Amino acid sequence: MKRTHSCGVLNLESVGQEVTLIGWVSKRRNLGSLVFIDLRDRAGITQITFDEAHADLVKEVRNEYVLQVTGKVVAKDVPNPKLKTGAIEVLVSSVNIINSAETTPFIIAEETDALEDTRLKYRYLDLRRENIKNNLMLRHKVTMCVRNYLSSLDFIEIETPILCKSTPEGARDYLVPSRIFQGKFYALPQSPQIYKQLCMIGGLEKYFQIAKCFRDEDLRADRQPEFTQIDMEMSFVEEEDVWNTVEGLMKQIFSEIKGIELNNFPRLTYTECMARFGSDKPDTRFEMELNLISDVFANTEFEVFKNILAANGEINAIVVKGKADAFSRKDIDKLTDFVKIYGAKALSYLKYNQNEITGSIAKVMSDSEKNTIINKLDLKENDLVFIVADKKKVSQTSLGALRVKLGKDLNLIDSDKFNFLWVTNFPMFEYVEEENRFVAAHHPFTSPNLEDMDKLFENQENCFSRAYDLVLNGYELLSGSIRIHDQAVQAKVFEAIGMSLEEAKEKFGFFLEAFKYGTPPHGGVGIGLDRIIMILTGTENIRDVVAFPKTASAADLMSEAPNLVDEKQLKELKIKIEH
RNA sequence: GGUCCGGUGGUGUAGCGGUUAACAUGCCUCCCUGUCACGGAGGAGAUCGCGGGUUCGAUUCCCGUCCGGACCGCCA
Repeated sequence: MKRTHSCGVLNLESVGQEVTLIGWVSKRRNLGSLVFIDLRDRAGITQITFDEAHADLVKEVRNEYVLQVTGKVVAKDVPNPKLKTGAIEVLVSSVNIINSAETTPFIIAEETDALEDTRLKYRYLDLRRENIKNNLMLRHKVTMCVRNYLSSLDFIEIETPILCKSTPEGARDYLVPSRIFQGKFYALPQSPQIYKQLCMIGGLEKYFQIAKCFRDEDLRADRQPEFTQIDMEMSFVEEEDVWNTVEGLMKQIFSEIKGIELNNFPRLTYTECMARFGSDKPDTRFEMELNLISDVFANTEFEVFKNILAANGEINAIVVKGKADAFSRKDIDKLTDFVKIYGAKALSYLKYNQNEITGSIAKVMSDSEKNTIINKLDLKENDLVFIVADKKKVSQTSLGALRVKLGKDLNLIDSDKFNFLWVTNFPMFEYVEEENRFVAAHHPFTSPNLEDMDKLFENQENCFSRAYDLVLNGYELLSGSIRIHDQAVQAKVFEAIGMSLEEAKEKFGFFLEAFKYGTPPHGGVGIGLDRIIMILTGTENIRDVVAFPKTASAADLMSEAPNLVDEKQLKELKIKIEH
């Protein structure tokens, strides 16, 4: 179809040209014998004008009709500064009404008032809106940037299977029944982990993939059941090589997309990260770090704290500077409810005013304890201290969550900042209370720290791994590790995580077999593409950066997936549904 | 699996034990030659998510259920 320009490009330089535009009617302003239409396509909006001689041509035209118009570009007497093309308009001489449209369920505008479920039901209309469309266009730019950058470093993009073998560890699999092997199932990949390692064994050296991944777990604002990873794996590398490659990629993305030149990324061990921020994905755009103050209460008479310390618990504190008078008893009660979500039994607080400590636990503290805490936390006039005494993990994570909440509530976060942080040395195991034992914290191919090999069995609590995360503004952007490439180490790790060799063979036999034939040392990462786009576009909702997202219950409101299937389909698969 | 919030014309909200169910916007008709959130006049449009209960009477209160959202658990 004839189309000389998009609706986003015309300006004063185009004045006098005859142009043909195609687009949707975004807004119609009918002044009787003079009609203005905002014509919209992917690139933007141009005002097209119908004078007395042509107004009748569009008498029937309504919003979202598809028009092809030809006319002359003229300068406007009064430009519209809100439009990129606001200096000009197109004086239409002929119009072709390509298609009509029914009244849409919601108004297609940047600031729509429709709620998200309505928008999701008519997602194809939602995609016409500026912000969703722009998010997807930015997403495209990022993936192109990734492909170009990694290609330039000799990575090759390789597609790995979507129909895989189910491995029940880790996230719940989405299962696909096999018709040919009745009663058997494929699983959709939670990540291409095993395949990319096999690519390394296959001698491909540097692999990447923009990979769809699937996890049948409950959703969150930043979690979809199917999502996209920039998946990478490299041979003959150590941590530094992987980190440098990823940093280079991130710097390239931010330079190209945002025009921001990033500094080198700081690093923190997991243990230090938890102690300082109460989180393994801290938002480092503001301070208010945790302080371990167990020793202040080493000789406390306060039974609650005494018992917690006796049971190997911890007492941590955060200081809200100069805000003691801003928090009423009622406010603090609300924050107490908040930390309880994370398992904390209570939230203690202290206020420092005119050299005096008051607050919930002031009366159970001795003068010397009060003085110690003033010095240790460097308290100044009107400071507010929040304290959680509990099991170490609860004390840290509940205060960590409170820290983030206060950071947001008190507006301490500079939204123009992009704070990357490598978190390294993740624990090899984590303690599961219900089972009263340590279990693998990562997939079983993660290499333990070399100096911790002797702790695999004896001292699991202090056995750390070569796993790392990259954190950006409080989001976990990626996880990765240096993998095990040595069969003997692999056997030890299986044993350590309580997986018998038979079990390991049953689950990963083909993989272990491959390890026999000259496995190169290798490592890599899986980068959450959706989350990068979220941060780059400034949204906190992952659905805003996915073309056709699922709801919190993993349903598609538009197509109504998942749905019932024909009895015939089930019969072929020999599947019976219990009612 | 759990906690919390929400569901009222097409859309977004207000409301309340008895209302003519309100407002904005959209839609329809008419008027209008410089609008750009056009303006003006008029009009249509809602069994208040669904089921049950309490009550003389329920959109309103209670229980259940479905749907949407946030969070905890979960996400090796």
